[in-house]
Amino acid sequence: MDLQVNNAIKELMGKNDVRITNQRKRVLEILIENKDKHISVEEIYSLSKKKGNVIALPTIYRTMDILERIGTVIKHDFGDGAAKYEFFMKEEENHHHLICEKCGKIIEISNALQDDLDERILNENGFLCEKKQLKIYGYCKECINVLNE
Amino acid sequence: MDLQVNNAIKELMGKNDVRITNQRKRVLEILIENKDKHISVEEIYSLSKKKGNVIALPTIYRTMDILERIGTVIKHDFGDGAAKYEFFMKEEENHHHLICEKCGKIIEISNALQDDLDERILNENGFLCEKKQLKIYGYCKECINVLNE
DNA sequence: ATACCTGCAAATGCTTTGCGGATGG
DNA sequence: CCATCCGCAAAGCATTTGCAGGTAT
Repeated sequence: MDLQVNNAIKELMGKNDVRITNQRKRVLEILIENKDKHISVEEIYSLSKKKGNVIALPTIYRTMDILERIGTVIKHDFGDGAAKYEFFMKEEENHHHLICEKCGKIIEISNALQDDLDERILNENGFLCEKKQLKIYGYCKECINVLNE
Repeated sequence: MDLQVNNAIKELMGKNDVRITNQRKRVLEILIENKDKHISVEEIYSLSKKKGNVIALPTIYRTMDILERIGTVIKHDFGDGAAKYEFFMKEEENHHHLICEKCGKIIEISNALQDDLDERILNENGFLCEKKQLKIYGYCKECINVLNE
């Protein structure tokens, strides 16, 4: 656990004029403890409070911006008001999300896109792909059943 | 032009308790006049003003909700603050967007997803796909050239 | 006639900013 | 020591809501 924090911290250190502070370490810890979840700024705030050491909301927002910029975190907008963040792990590159329009559940999937998509787009449009976000809205297994009742 | 407005109007009419009003017709007209663009509520507001008959912002928001609900319009969030709307045409189903992170340009593409994706997801996840949004962030042709200078 | 709609003003909710004091390197 | 950071309070901005009067059917 602490290893991951330290790795991310080192990434942070690499950048100019970005300091390692207690607040930033604590945000990272919370993100790693919730690496399987999509977590909002508000939730990070509550968790920091629960741990006995509140981090101010503006500080969390500023930290998330940095973490997103250096690629430690992915920012998602699932259309429910607040942005959601996800700790980024290389193995999970190119995973995408199914969003249930009834219950709000989010399901992760992988291999939804063709492997040569980047290449094709570069050839056909001269566009260099950096980041791909596929969101599929619909109904999950449980909600389909409820709808059919 | 008016034909399309009338068609969409008829769709509106089909739904219970949804009335056809001047404001809603005018919003639809503006959308159709800009059917090749991604347009914000603020822009619809300005255009209505320019045409000499302002529509109040809350009315536009409420109208967009209805149009989105009945599928006349697609709502996009390109991450620049305000939602963007696009008049929906069936032939354009399953088109997606390349977003240049430098200049903000939006390029439309099609055939980016496999045809059997919905089916595969239904089989593998029991999830019923309704709407798919693929957004690809990166750099357009022009901005790649600028970066290389 | 009545249910729905509009526009205004005000509220909401997420996010950002300015600034004085605190802190990391 | 000095640039950067934190937390507070306040501002910003897109969007939503309550309500009184207006309109479609």
